[in-house]
Amino acid sequence: MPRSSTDATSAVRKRPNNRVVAVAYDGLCSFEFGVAAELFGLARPELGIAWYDFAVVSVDKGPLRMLGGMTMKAPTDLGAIERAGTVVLPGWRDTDEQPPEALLDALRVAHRKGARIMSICSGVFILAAAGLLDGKMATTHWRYTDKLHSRFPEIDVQPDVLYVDNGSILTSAGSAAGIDLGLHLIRRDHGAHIANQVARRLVTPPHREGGQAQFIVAPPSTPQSPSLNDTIDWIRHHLSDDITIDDMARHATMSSRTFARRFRNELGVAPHQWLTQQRVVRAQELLETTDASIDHIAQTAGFGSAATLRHHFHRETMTSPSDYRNAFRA
DNA sequence: ATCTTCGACCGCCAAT
DNA sequence: TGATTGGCGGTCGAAG
Repeated sequence: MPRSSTDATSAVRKRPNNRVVAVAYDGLCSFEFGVAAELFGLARPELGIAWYDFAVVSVDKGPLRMLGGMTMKAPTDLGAIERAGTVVLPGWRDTDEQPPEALLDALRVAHRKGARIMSICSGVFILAAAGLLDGKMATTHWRYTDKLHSRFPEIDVQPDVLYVDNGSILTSAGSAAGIDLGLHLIRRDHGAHIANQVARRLVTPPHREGGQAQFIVAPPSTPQSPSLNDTIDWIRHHLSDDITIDDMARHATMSSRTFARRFRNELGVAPHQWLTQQRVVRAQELLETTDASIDHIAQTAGFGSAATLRHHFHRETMTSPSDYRNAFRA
C-alpha cells in the first residue's frame, strides 16, 4: 500500500486552527459545495465539542450562479484562505479554465502556513494549477482522471481510489467521495467516535467509513449483491470472533475464491485486510469511549494480543493506542 | 532480532 | 463467444 509524506502526528495536534473556508465561484457546483457546508458548517451541539468555524469566500464578485439555477453571494476577501486551517475546493467550473492567479497564490500561502487543502471532484484542477500536487498522488472523478494525467504528468494520478491523503493536501474522487474524505478529516481531528456520529447523521453506508488508511480504494463499480452486504454486516457484528475467509465465504454461500474476488471488486480491499481495518476502527472507538485496558480492547476488537493490536493500529493510524487515547480522551 | 508455521492473497486455468 | 466460477499452487506476510 503506497504511503507518502504525511503529518503523522496530526491526531495529536495541540491547538488546531478550526477555521474551514470553502472556495466559491461563479458556476458553483452546488452539490460539492453542499457537502462542505453540511460537514463543516452545520452546527453540531449534540457532540459537545467545539465544531469548525465555517466560512465561504468567492473568487468572483456576486451574484454567483449555482448549478441548478440559484444565485448566491459570498465575500471575496481571499485573505480568509490564508488564515484558514482547512480550505475546501468544491469542484471547479471548467477543467480547462485556468483558475485566477490570486486564488492560486492564496492557496500556496495557506499551504506554506500549514493549512490543509482538500479538493472534491474537479477541484483538483485548482490544486494542480497551483503546483501543489507535483510529485504527489491525487485523484479526481473518473471522468477527469485521463485529462488530469495528460495535463499534469508530474502528478501521480490514482484513478481507482475514493480519496488520497497526502497529509496536508487531500483529493477526492466523484462528488460523493467528498463526503468520505470530509469524514476522514473529521476522524483525524476528532476521532472515530465523533466521525461515526456525523456519518450516522448523514446516513452514509457504514462500510465506506473505512479506517484511517491514507488510501481507500474504489467504491463498488458493479451493483452490490445482497448476500455480500449481509455478510459484511455479519462480520461487523462478529469482529471479536476468529473469522477466516472460509467462514465469510460460507456465510455468503460462495466458494472462498469467488468470495474473495467479489469482495475485492466491491470494496477495493481484500477481505482479511478489510477485517483488520474494521477491528482498528473498533479499537479506536473503545479507546475513546471506555477506560478498558489495551489488553481488553485488543481482545474485544478481535486481535489476539495487545502486541498485535499495536502493530495494526500503528499501521493504520501512525500512532500508538495509548497516544491515540490521550489525544482524544482528554 | 530471527525463525517457523500457517493463512491470506492472487494469477492461472479449466469447467460451466 | 464471453463471462463467471472455483480449484490449485506459489508467494507473501502475520502471528507467536
